[in-house]
Amino acid sequence: MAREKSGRANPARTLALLWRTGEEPTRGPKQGLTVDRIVHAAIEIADADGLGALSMRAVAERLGVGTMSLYTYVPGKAELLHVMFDTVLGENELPDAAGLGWRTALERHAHADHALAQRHPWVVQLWGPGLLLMGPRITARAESTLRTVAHLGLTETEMAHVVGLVDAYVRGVTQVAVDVNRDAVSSGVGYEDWWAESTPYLERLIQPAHFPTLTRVWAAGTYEEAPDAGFEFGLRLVLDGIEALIRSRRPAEPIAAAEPPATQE
Amino acid sequence: MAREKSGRANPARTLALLWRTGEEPTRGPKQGLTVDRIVHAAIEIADADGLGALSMRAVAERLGVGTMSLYTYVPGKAELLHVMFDTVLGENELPDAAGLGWRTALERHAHADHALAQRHPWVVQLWGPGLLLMGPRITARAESTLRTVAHLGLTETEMAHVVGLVDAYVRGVTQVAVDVNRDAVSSGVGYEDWWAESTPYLERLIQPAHFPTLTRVWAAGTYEEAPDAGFEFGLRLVLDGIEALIRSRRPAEPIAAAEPPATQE
DNA sequence: GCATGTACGGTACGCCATACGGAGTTGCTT
DNA sequence: AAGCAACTCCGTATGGCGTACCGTACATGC
Repeated sequence: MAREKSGRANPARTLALLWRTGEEPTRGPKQGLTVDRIVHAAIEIADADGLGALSMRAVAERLGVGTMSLYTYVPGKAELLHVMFDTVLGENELPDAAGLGWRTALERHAHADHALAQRHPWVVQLWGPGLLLMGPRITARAESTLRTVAHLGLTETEMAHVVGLVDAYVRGVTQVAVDVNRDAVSSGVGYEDWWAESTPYLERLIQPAHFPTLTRVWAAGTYEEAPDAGFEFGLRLVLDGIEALIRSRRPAEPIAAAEPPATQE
Repeated sequence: MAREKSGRANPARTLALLWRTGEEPTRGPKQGLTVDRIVHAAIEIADADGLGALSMRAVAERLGVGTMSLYTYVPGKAELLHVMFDTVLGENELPDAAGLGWRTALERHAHADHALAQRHPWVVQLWGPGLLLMGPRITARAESTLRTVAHLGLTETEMAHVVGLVDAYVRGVTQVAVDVNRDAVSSGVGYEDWWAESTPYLERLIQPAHFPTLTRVWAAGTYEEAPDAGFEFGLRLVLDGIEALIRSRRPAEPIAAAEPPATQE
């Protein structure tokens, strides 16, 4: 647990932190903290006030220790963020692909990720940058998602891309949805207020003559919905696209359709 | 152009900045700078060294002015980022849906966005947070994307969701692709180095027995591809899903095809 | 019992965005 | 022509941040 110089971005150290390998020292004073306590304090802060409010000082204060004491347990803030991410990912339960069928299993993953982002809005700011850190939960999730599309006649590359497609979609939608109500309008003014206040200006700037389609859609009230109102809609289409691929890879099936007694619905 | 107190997030001021409405003053000394020069300097810095290197000091230095002079033209850094975003979005040309057909037009949009993110990797960090600022280019793009799916028998809400689906997918994929080679591994160590250095540890941590599917896909070399290798693949599936929807919304077409003299296309 | 390696954390450095206010400049008003 | 209001430019200062450095206190192994 010794503080290492680390210069910049040390993979070994970061992985050891994520997987909690690395023996504790025998020599010095007893440790008053744990990585877990630090991570959970950090998560609480981020949940409550956003990533912007998450500072090493704030974490230390919440734990009643000096700021620099954190660095005994964690090499730096970047690594703390990685562990936070991997930790909350553990909240998602991993569906059993074999029992559910690929479509339902993928759907469950999508919903779980979406819901996770509601509970911890800051994850969307993290699963952009370098989440490929392969912590234990990330790894377990990768295994689970890939397993949903295994044994469907896809190549390994196609499997990875199909999973990547669903992930990309979910992240893309969730991002706007979450960022809008969060620190999007960085501080001050809520989403509603901001929108209400800018509408008169927008109505002057965005002339129906120049933007007919946009104003038509606008007039239909579409943009007054929650920003992720289309989540289910888009997910269905994505899965439809995947389904078409899978069918095309198993051309024999529809022909031999009469064989099993029940092809449910 | 007077500096306003602005407290926090002023919609009117921000919109005026984006649309360049707002008369210039008659009274004081001639202005030595323009919003455009500031924005372009900022874009150059972000292109070269990433958003992390973009500070008000850096912009001012590049322009050879004092830091605080920038605040005469721009209310703050957040607003500068908004204008930067809207500005680079103008690099994308907007395909003509009527001439190309919806699928090709949507494809062009997707490719344009993807390519934009290669040229300006920092945009992916911005099109999460509150880009709904409705600057001129953002608005023009919204009109263009919606127009691609107009007149296809979809409701307004469906139109918005279809566009949202493609956008979400493109952003999701592009994000990982870009963030990986960029400041993902925040500073120091390139992507290749980092991966090479962590592989031995990962091979010890990720046992094939526990993660059979992942290791199988891994062994197939899928993860050695560029992180957005699946871009075209996923896009095709997304468009397939949309195509199925559109077909289902025009059930009458094949049946009643003979009625009007020319149902174009 | 002493050396060693560790935990803790105060202080300090160099960044950052930006509030404030003064000095100099311009053009309108009288 | 004079005065003043509005404006630009920007030096200084404030309060934040991550974290390097290092002194002090402590627990163990020898």
